[in-house]
Amino acid sequence: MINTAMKTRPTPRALDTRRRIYDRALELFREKGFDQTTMRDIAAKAGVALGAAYYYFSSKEAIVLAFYHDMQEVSHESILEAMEGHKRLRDRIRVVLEKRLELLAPNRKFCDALFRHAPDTSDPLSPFSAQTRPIRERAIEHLRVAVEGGDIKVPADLKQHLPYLLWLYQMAIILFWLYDRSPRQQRTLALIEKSLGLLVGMLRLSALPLMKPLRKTMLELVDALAV
Amino acid sequence: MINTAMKTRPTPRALDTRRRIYDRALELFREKGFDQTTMRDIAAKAGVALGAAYYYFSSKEAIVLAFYHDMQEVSHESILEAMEGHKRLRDRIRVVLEKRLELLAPNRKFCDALFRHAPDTSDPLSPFSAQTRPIRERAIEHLRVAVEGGDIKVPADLKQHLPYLLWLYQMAIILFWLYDRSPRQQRTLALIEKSLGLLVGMLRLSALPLMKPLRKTMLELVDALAV
DNA sequence: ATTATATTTCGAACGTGTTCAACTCGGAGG
DNA sequence: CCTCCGAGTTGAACACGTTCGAAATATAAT
Repeated sequence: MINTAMKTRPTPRALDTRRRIYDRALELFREKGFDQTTMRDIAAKAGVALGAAYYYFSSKEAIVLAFYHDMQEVSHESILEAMEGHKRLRDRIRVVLEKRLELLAPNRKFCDALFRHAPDTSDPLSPFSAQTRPIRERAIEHLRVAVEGGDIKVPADLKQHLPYLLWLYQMAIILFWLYDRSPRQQRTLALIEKSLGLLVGMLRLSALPLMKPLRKTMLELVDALAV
Repeated sequence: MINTAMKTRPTPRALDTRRRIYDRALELFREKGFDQTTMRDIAAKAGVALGAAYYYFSSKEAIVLAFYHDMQEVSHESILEAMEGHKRLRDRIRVVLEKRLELLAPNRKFCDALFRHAPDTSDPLSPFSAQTRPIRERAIEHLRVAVEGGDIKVPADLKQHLPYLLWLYQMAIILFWLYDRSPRQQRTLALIEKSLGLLVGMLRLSALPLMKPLRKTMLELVDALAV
């Protein structure tokens, strides 16, 4: 159970109340978007007092974070599944991205709330924070699998960091997609195609002896960022 | 005059009021940060009613945007100046970045407000929006100058887009710097060194015939992003 | 069964960004 | 000097996220 003010083992009734709040909240977010939905709306539709919502979720954004968590939980299998049968790294990554977007699509209206405090890694609600680490690890794991089963030989030093880098790449794609106003988000699909081409091209090159020093600089850079 | 509700030519008294609100606001932002400063604080310290602040600035963030504008105005000369005497591209870019951070430093506490709505390019307050374009162009111009006067031969096709790409790079550095909690923001300085190494290394390689297809893919990618 | 404790629910109240209808007042036109 | 228009100014009011102490209800202890 993520993200509640509940300190002890909750009663079944409590779980039911929490669920009602959560479900109605997501419905409203989907309908009207995050900003246009008020906590009073949510409480009213769930048939509880305003305070009850805050008993289960420490903030409005915490509801979205709970969704982020559930989403990762639910999507795990289907993403691994979607990768099966694909041998080329390019296809494997594409499938992960497209599956993720497909799963996110019904909730596109409010997912932008997730990125609201993103740059502040000390904010518990940031997708980059220590608190969201378990959720993040799962997503990174998908990309690790994608790389492992792929057809491209990646130098060992780079391979270690590659899943994390690909996760960052995925986050960037999602961010672009969230604000992509083109019909059926075609621009995002185009972006994925182009960027995958670039990515795979660079990976191939990275194995060249000529690239050793650059690769070294880049990995140092990643270390400097991570700490 | 950016960002005011004033429709007609303002009177000197109005300009004075506006200036008072602006100056006191920045003082408070510097002291306490953006979030911790209320519009009521600002109005009180400026000796005006709450409504007056909104007569001159359409929102709290609009005050920060006005600062962003002024900053660009003021820094133009000193950044070009700082570049003089530097011949190596790496040094020229470093100087631009470091000068920008130096100028921003006193206001580090509240500049993060600028990035609040950044991903939404339709938001007038986003640094990527159409409304902030003139401000942006100035910053890009600095980087154009940096490239022009540099020692590295960049392929023509890439050269065209390079200033914009470097501006994106600069924005990323600033973002990192804003949230860098290391003493004296050493991590940012380290990041700049490493990333500049990578950047210049990649630029050198980009001239190789081998790189033609990758460069093409990348430029198509940039086009896809820019609409 | 009764009391005591813990969990859940409630809604008034607070702080804040923002809006707006009404008011003030300097100066242009008479 | 008076009148009047509109730029400039005012502060009450609104909406919303959030807090908190008290009330209600469930659970455990005696």
